Order: sequence, then structure tokens, then C-alpha cells
Amino acid sequence: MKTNFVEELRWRGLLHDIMPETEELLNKEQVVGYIGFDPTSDSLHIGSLSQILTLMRFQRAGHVPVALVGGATGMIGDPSGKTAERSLLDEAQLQKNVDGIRAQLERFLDFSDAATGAKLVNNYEWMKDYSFIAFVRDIGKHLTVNYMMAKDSVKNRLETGMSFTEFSYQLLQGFDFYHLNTTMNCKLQMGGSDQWGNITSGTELIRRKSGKEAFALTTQLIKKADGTKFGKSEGGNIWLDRTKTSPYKFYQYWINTSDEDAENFIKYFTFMPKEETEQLIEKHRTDKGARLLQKRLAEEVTVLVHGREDYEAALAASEVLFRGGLADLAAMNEQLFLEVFEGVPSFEISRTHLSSGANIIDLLATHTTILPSKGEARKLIQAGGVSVNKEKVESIEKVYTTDALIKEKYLLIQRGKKLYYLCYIQ
RNA sequence: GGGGAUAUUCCAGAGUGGCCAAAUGGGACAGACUGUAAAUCUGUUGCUUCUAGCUUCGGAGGUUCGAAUCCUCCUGUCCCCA
Repeated sequence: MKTNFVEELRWRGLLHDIMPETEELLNKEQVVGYIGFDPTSDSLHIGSLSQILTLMRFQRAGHVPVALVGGATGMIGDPSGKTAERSLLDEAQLQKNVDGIRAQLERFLDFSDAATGAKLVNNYEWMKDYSFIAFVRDIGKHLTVNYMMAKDSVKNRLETGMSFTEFSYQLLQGFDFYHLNTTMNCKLQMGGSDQWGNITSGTELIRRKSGKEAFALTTQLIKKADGTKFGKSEGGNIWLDRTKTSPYKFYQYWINTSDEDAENFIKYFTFMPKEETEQLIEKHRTDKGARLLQKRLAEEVTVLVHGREDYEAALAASEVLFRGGLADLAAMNEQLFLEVFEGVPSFEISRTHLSSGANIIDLLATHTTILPSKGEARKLIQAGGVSVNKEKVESIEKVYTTDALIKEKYLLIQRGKKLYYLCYIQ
């Protein structure tokens, strides 16, 4: 069953800007469309998830998605949305990042030989041997500086300054589009709304250089209602790579979505059909405490990114951690126990500390670095913010011995409600 | 080159000789309520051997019983004139 791509983006509230006649084109024929990914890190984070989903929706609508990894453009640095000059990445790091991102993208899109099989390209391939003279003559000639300066990404930087390197970024991205248009008949470039300027440089270049038509479509940038940046938590970015953000933490990020954001996010980040989504939102409004949207959202996204098995584990872990007690922890088998606490900061402490009895303050600030100083440990305990093995620590005099160990090996320390630390003895 | 201003704890910003570990606001962390949400309220926010002690107010010296506060030099930042 094929969906109407533009229509779908529209009801999901994802459509930000679209060039005239793009929708007609998409309804008329199978289109090759691409989105570029910046290799600024060796893993994508959930900020890029929206774009990955756009490509997936594009594919499901019967079109051919192309994911472009910016091996070349990554060397330049996109000035869009940036207020200061970016630092450049070295080649080795960039290669590593490109490889990492490619591996991740392959999990989301169908790269088979089917009619809608996705393609993955790296613009370094066609940029690396392109000479500067050729670039300036063949590409630069077609766009005026005036045109380039009119872009917001450039205009905003006229005061503070911008290097020629970053100024030329839009030409490089435009050249990508031109290249894909010529070699793969790619007619559409998509991206976040901050990419509109760069994308239209491409459509303009194609129109002037080869007289062909090219189209553009941008999606809404994801914003959170409270103004904090989407995709960040205390620990930094939420990554798609499980070694950087454990499935448990990933799941937790989504389950903690605020009510205000949940209605949007369920549309942005899932493939749930319109009817079902609307019903669920309706149901959620009648009983917000049940957090139907957050649960469903966390489920859908975690399954998509990490698979059902990891989702089940994250769910089980959450149940035990937030509703269970010491008994539940002790009852878990060791493998599951370790899985639950995978990615949680852990500290090795020597058995001798415990056999002679370790004071809670020392446990927090001396034997481990859970808290930076004894003073802070003392204050937090007095404020009721520390739990050991799911039980609140009542006194700063509290002493723990080997008797307290779970499975004779682990001590679970909790700071606040959500931060866990695992101490183990060898 | 000349003249002036400024440097405070995570940030902004008070403090101009003892009442200063330093107001206030923000942020951060924790607690209560609740739904692992939001809002609200409360507490904490230099270190320790914690009803006390110790080390901090750009750096180095000095004056004084006593300095974030006064003096000297140095360093950084900003502004004005050339």
C-alpha cells in the first residue's frame, strides 16, 4: 500500500516548505530524492532521526531514497544555524565518521535491488578529484555572489564575519544536487528547514546549468515546548549507537517526553496511521496520567532503532527500577541484571572496604566518584536524595558491609530518582 | 602612543576596612505534590575532621590587630582620543 508522501508529512505537521509543483511531481511518477547527513560524529543522534524517518516515509510512498553522507562537505562545515566559524575535522576522523553513519543508515532503509531500493552515496567520491579551477568555472559561474549573500545563513554572519570556506558551502551542496541530478536523475532534495537556503542553491544551479527542473522540500525542525534542545539530556546527546546511549537510556528519553511535546512527537517519530494516532491522542487527553502517548512513542521509536528485544528489556528494566524494590532486583538473574545496568556508570570497590564496613559518605565520594566531595555527599543524603539498593539512606552515619550486597557482588546506588550507579566488587 | 573604566563564587551581578564563604536573580542538583510530565512550593549550591575550622573575590607584593574592599607593580578585557 502506497502512501501519499506529501499528504503524510502534512498531517504529521512535518512539512515546513515545499517548492511549487513538487507535490504534483511526486504524485505523477516515481522520484529519486535525497537527504544529506553531516558526518560530524561517528554516530547519528536522534536529531537526525527525523530525517531518516523522512527518507523511510519517502521509500514507503514508492519513491527512491538516496542518503548522502557528506564526506566532502563535512570537511567544510555547514554555516546554517551557526553563529561562529566551525572548526574543521581531519580526514581520518571524517572517514571514521562516514563509515559509522553509513552502517547506521543501512539499518533503517531498504537497500535491496527493489524498484524503490535506497542508495547510499558519499560526496567525497565526486568531489575529491574535482579541481578548484573546474569548480570555479563550471559551478561558480552560474550563481552570483549577490544570490549567495541573500541566504539567511550568510546574511546572519555578515556582522561577525565568515570565512570563504563556509561561504562556499552552499555551492558545494548545490553541486551535490547537480551531480545526483545528472547521474541518478535525482529531482528532489529534502532536509530540515534550516537547509532551505542550501537546497535552493542546488535547484537554482541545476536550472541554470542544465535547464532541468529540480525540487525542494523541507521538514519542520524539532522543538521542545520548554525551549530546551531536543535530543539532549544531562548526559549530552541521545545517540542511535547503543554503545553511546544504551537502549535503556534511549527508552527513558522518550518516556520522559512532556505532554505538550508528546502529541507532536508521536506524529513526527512513528509510522502510526492517522486514524490510530488521532484516537490515541484523544484517549491520552482524557487521562494524561496514564501517559499513553509517551509509552507508545517510546515503544515505537525504541523498537525502530534498537529492535523489539531491546525494547522489552528496557521496559522490564524500567518497571523494576521505578516500581520494584530490593526483592525484584535480587530476584533478577545476573545476566538480566547486568543488561539493565548496561551503560550505567559503575565503580569497582575492593572487598576489604566493605568487610570492615564502609561509611556511606566514603562510598559516594572516596571509594567512588559518584559525588565530587564529601560535603556534597553529606548534603545530598540529608536532603533525602540518595538511595542504596532502592532504600533511602536516612543518615550520614550509615555503614554498609558485605551483607548489603546484591548477589554478593553489587551495590546499587541511586542519586535522585533517575540516576543509577553500580558498585561491584571483584 | 595618550586617557579612562573594569576584573567577585557555574553565569549575571551587589559588596568600597571588621556584621563576608560574600546580597539578589538565573542556572544546576535534591525533596514534597503528581504521572519517571509541566507548574508550584521547600532545601542545597567552596572544602573539611561541620554548632567549628580551613582556602577563596584576575596575579604578585605591601599597609593594618583585621582587606574582596586601601597602596604598588603585573596580567587580561572594554571604551574614548591619536
